[in-house]
Amino acid sequence: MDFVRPIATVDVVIFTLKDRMLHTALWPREAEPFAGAFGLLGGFVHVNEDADLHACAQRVLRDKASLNGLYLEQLATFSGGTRDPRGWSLSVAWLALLPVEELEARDRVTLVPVDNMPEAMAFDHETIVAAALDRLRNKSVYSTLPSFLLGDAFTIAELRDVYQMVLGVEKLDLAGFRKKILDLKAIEPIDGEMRVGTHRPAQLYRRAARDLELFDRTI
Amino acid sequence: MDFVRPIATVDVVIFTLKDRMLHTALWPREAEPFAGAFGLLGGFVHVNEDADLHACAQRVLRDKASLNGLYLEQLATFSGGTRDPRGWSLSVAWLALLPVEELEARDRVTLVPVDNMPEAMAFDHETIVAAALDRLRNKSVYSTLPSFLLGDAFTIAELRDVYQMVLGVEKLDLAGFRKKILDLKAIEPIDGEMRVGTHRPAQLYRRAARDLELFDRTI
DNA sequence: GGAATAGTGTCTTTTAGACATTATAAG
DNA sequence: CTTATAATGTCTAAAAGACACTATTCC
Repeated sequence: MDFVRPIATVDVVIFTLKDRMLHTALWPREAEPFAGAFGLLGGFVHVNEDADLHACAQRVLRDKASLNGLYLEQLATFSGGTRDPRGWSLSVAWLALLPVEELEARDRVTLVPVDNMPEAMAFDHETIVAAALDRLRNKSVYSTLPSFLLGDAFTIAELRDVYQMVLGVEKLDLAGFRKKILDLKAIEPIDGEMRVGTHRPAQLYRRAARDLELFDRTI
Repeated sequence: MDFVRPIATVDVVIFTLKDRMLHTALWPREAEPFAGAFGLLGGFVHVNEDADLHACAQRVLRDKASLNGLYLEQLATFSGGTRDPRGWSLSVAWLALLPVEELEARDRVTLVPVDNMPEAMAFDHETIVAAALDRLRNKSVYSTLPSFLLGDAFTIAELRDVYQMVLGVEKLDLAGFRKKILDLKAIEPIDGEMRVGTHRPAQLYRRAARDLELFDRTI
């Protein structure tokens, strides 16, 4: 109890899709330390305000970027005596996904393609982003995780594209993907809703479950 | 910076195999809060002593249970204003695996079968143990994780038994398991070393890699 | 030889992957 | 009719599962 307590913060790695590429949302830091450098959205834990760390991450998203109701899962906790010049600190990192429309045009946010991240970022945020990208790519193979980068309605072809962009693969066979994703009952058709274009209209689908679903097999 | 900082601790969920069943190591708490109740091995973060949280968990294992060099991975961070009567706290939980021989006969440790945990434990330790068990079971399907419950040399049949006990399945076909685990190059024979008994001697194997290996496919 | 477990081989079923075919819109 | 993409079906290759068979030890 009478030990010196570490600094406790949360940081959120936000991923979104833009121009058919995965991007991370970064903010230029206004205050020291690392003023001017790019960093993740983050903030101190407020023990009088936050019920727990999940609520803390939600508060930071809401107050600093007006973001609500997006997909949010705990990633890992990063720590040590040297990552923050102000003292021994730990940061509980979170992974967030959302469609780009809900993020664009927010003050000062910069969307950076994940394969072109700035070399130097505030604190150990390069490490945190790398870990988040790992988590996203690994988990996408056996879950509905990438679907949270889309809005409420999407076609099977659009969903396949998202998997391809996240996993960085060339061409998932569309027929095979369709069979698998329907067989897994991960998505369900929205009755009567179609995406139209200069071709046969496509059935629109939604996720069958509000929350993340894990599969036994691979996508 | 001038925010009230939360209490910061680490807790370690130690799993081992005994009597062909998965067990968790618990300790009766000596001090308040929850004196007398069973709890995980844990302790406060010492910012002057610990390089980071991993080092902190290792120090706790070493100082409180004389345990060194076991498998240790970060699980998740549990938090909130109500889990510890002393105040808003966060606990960074770790998952540890080791052969029972390295754990037995340690002062006051109690090995409890995972399907027979005490209803009430200190803090939110039931939740932490449940999360650790989930992680262990899920990750065992596609990794060498269960092998860390064995010592340095084991037969393929012994390794299969460990997978069965961890996953709680009846009978993984031994021939299929042998093909798969060798095909994955997850283990390698120890030249000339055999396990003898009242039957044909069995080749002894070791893990091919010191660290955890993840597979693309399923066990 | 009998009992027990190690280790190999084979057949069947299931799943994945490639790709051809048909469907339905716009222009 | 052409172009474009949606959706379905079919064939093949690969993997998983079941299980028979052989091997080697101790007694």
